[in-house]
Amino acid sequence: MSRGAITYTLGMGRWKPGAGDRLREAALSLYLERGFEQATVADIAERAGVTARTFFRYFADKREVLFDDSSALQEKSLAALEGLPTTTSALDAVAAVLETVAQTVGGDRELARKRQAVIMANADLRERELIKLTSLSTALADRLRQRGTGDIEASLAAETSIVVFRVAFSRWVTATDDQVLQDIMRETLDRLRALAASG
Amino acid sequence: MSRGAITYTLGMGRWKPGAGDRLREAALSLYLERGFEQATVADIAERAGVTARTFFRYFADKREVLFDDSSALQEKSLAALEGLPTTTSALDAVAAVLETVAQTVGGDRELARKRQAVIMANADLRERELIKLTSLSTALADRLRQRGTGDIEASLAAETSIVVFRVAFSRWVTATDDQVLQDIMRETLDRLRALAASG
DNA sequence: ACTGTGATGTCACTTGATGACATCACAGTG
DNA sequence: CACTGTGATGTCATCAAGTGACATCACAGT
Repeated sequence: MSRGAITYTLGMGRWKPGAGDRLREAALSLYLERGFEQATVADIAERAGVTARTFFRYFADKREVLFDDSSALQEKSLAALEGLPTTTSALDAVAAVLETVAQTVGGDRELARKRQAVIMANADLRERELIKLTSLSTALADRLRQRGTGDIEASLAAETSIVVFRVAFSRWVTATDDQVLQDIMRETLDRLRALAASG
Repeated sequence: MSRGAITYTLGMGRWKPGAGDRLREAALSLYLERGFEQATVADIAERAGVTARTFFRYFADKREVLFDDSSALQEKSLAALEGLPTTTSALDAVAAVLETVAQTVGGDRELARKRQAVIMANADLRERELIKLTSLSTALADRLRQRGTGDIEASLAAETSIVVFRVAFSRWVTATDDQVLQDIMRETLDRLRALAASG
């Protein structure tokens, strides 16, 4: 919503519009250049042409600037469940969600690599990423329960989707060839199935 | 190591010994009474009879005071892999680890409930818990690879163990009857197997 | 008696984060 | 056209989390 095309066209407020986007870009570049801890919020704000106070009006904290698009991803993921027939198994539902997620996230691999490099280099950022995924998992499990999936199965299926996503995404970002995220997701899920079946 | 029996017996330093343990207790009780954010490090230190500076000599940050025993858990978990025959499948290895974890963590359910209540009430603490489990997962995956498990299978199996742990632990803490953690773990793992097989 | 050491205290400082209030270009409205 | 309300921003003050540097002092070993 707040992210899409700019709504006003000319003669906007006293300040340049798109402060949120400028802050996002400034933050990512500074985190890349100096590392997360070495970049102060004041630095980021300055590069974006605003005050530190304004930074905190857009983002709850210094980490969130890298993650605030996760709510959009969550919405898309949940929407992917809507169309499915009620007969779909929990794991197939998960597969459908992963398909959507891959489509959403799998576009710009270079950007993904930059983001991932920054996140992996800092423990606080890894923490934040994990809780975002867990939040997604919780929401997913809720929906699955609404669809009639058993309590525990819903939790397990949802958490499993996160596992597959994490492993597949890591493979995708690391990969040297140009394999597409979707395929890696599918293959990873298959491998998990095989693992559970054989064990 | 630093946690076991006190090594000195009488006439120890200028200050009362066991500052670390006192800080742990003070923190847990204060987090319970006021909530994590409302309890300052100065408060905790005061209750433990030391200075805030000393708190940070024992614990890297305000959250870590609830989690610094996780390294011991990790060691035990990895040790559980040592005895296993090389023919053991990745998932069976995971089962063995979960057995050990359940034994270690499943002792005092009242304490577990208190800890869990504090952690669940605060997002920062949930983050920290997640990264501790992920760290355990990473270490586990490494060991599995050393045992000859394939790269991806190792990651999947290790992450799966975390999933089972989380779901099972939550059930155990919530449960009204006195089911033992081990049994819940086993059952949860079985359900995950079934889920993957059927899907 | 002398000295080194480890655990702690004290102090100063940076940074993240938040509340309260001021400012001012712009949009409407009469 | 003047008047007013509003939203986004700036300014200022303040608190709490961490961290580095240095001081202190009971104890252990020599």
